[in-house]
Amino acid sequence: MKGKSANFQRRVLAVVAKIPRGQVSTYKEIARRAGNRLAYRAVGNILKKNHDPKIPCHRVIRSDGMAGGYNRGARRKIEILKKDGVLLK
DNA sequence: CGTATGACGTGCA
DNA sequence: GTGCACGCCATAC
Repeated sequence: MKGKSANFQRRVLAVVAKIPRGQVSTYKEIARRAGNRLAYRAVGNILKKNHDPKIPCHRVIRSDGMAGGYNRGARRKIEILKKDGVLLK
């Protein structure tokens, strides 16, 4: 079995990539879908290091309704979500 | 392996 | 309702 530890990261990216446009998900939700619902911390960390433009990481927000952070600037993230019709706090 | 980091979440004052 | 401290997990070094 070659299953590497980074399997979680790959899973997270896959889940995020499946988020439909105009819709958002939370870090906790992503972590849950990725297999580890307690790894919501790692989810943010993984997305932070992820530089793949195919991953709409800007669609991942916090559970309290806030946009959270973004590699290109939280400001940008909020703008994108707003453009997608997603209202935040 | 141990330490440090972080785009978080929840609980409590 | 607001603010702060602790916990929690995966990655990086």
